[in-house]
Amino acid sequence: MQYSKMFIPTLKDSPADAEVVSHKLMVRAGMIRQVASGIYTILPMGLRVLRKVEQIIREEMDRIDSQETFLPSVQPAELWQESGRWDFYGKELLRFKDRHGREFCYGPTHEEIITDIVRKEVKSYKKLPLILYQIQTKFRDEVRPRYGIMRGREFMMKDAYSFHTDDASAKETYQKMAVAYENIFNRCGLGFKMVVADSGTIGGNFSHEFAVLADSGEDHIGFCDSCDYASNLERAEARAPSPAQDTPKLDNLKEVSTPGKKSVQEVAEFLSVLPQQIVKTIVMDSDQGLVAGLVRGDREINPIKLKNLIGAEWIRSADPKAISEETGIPLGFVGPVGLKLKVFADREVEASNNFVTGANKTDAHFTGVQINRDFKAEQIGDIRMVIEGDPCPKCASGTYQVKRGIEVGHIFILGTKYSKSMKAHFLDLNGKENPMVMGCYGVGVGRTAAAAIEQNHDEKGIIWPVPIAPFAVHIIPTNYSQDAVKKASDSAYKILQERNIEVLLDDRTDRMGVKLNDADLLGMPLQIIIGPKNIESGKVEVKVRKTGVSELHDFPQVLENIPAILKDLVS
RNA sequence: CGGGGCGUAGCGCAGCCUGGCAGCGCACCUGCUUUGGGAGCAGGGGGUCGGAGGUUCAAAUCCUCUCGCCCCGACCA
Repeated sequence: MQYSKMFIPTLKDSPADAEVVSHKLMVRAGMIRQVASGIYTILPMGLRVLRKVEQIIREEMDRIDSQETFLPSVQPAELWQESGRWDFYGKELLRFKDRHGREFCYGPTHEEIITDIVRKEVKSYKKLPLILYQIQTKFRDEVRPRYGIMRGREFMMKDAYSFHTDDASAKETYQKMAVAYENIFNRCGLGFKMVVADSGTIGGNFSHEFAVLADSGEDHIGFCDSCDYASNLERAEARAPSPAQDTPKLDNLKEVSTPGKKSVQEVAEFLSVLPQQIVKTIVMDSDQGLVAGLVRGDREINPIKLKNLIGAEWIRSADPKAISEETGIPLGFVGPVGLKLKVFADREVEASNNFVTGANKTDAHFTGVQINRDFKAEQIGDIRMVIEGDPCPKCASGTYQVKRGIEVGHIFILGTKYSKSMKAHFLDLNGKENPMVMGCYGVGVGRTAAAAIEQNHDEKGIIWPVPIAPFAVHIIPTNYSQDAVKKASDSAYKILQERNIEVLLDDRTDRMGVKLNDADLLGMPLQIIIGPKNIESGKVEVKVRKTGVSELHDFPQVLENIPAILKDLVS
């Protein structure tokens, strides 16, 4: 492609509203423009990258017999009512009516649609397993879109769905899919981790995320520095506390006055105890009503782990007013002793003795509290947040590291959640009807491209990994109005094209500085710089964008080596 | 949804407090010169100052309402 013919509106200044580097660079490099909050136009340079990512995805999907389909983005409400998600999904689901007043939504995901087609067309175990995927625009009316296309409301996603006769088959496909995903992100040149994850609103009971480690990531990833355990922090397990060596002397329960002391910090100072001798009582709201979670004073509660422990559909922080109204207890003095709510305790609380809790009345706490003696917990489990430095739950010697990650892919085993509610049944060997076991698997296409920039850039601009670069080679004539330079540049352009190498020729008559700066911004892996003096002696400069290293080579012989140079850059 | 900030030319901003010609840099157009790291000179085009209402002789500026966008917390590819 000739630069002068391509629509590449580059900018010198970053737009003021761009916060993260990938957003800034994508706008500056003329890849995207914002239309509304979380909604973007993808310009030619941006689309070339997305298409590259898509192509890699297609190849890896095909390899595991996942077949491409194309599902409608506009979906009838009935299907969502059938699955139960019309009411459950909330405001994130963009809903509207057609001219007849029939309700529709713009698909945020496609379980309903795919389950509908499969239940109609597949009746026999002989047709299973079946894996279908599509690459399509999704819309999720997120509360807070941000960071350009990294978290837009409208976004391109590859979503695959699998249907099985049983759990074992689903698991097998899940493993294949995990390998395919590793291939995809490896091929895109990304450093990532496959981590244990929560399944959120998609549902199901088993899932992993693919997280690209980057400071701008919105997820927190906990991983062991010694073994291969890695998990989203919202799911990361804590190592079980070791049981006490000797039986401590148990104090009696005693009420003490703590006027105005609400926070752990305040109470600890006031009573001269360590924060870990306090047990905090966090009241959460869920589909099961208000529940209380107990964690040590020096810990944070992990709502997701609590949700999973109690088997709730959803959980969130309770409104302080609701707490006071339902329990009659002022915030800051809630404790498990005599509390009317169901109480769930972290294992560390069970392992603690003589601790301090709120006394369920204003300006008072209990000391010498003992679980099982002074109160009973509904259930005891792992409900605290792990932090960096905590011991690994899986191996003896490791400790947790915590880093930020961008979730570029997510795979789930859904079980029979959708097949049961939507009656996607098949007949087995014995002619007996069973619900299909399902899995679903997503890759954020735009997010993957953005993550690639987060990991591959410098102060001058983008440094594309070869496999997803918009062009492999960028030819830069330093002065395109000079005959010798123009002639050499045109011929290099032609020869590389004949070799099926994607090449961008900067045929603009601008000064060299302008062109070199744009080239560094746009970030093609290889630059061929052709100037009058060098070309006179039969040389051109070949510069590797990533290293900045530039070498003189014989021209045109060097063109034969370009494929090899590019190949070297991939590994 | 709660808290904070910002809307002035394509991009980045000043002007607003203290009302009085709508400005600057970059980008864009024309001409000449220039061409190895974002050129110089000369000339030029481009604005409902987010929108509506109000106060005033006079509003980008003050007041009210409204819309949009961004940032910080609960959700997600």
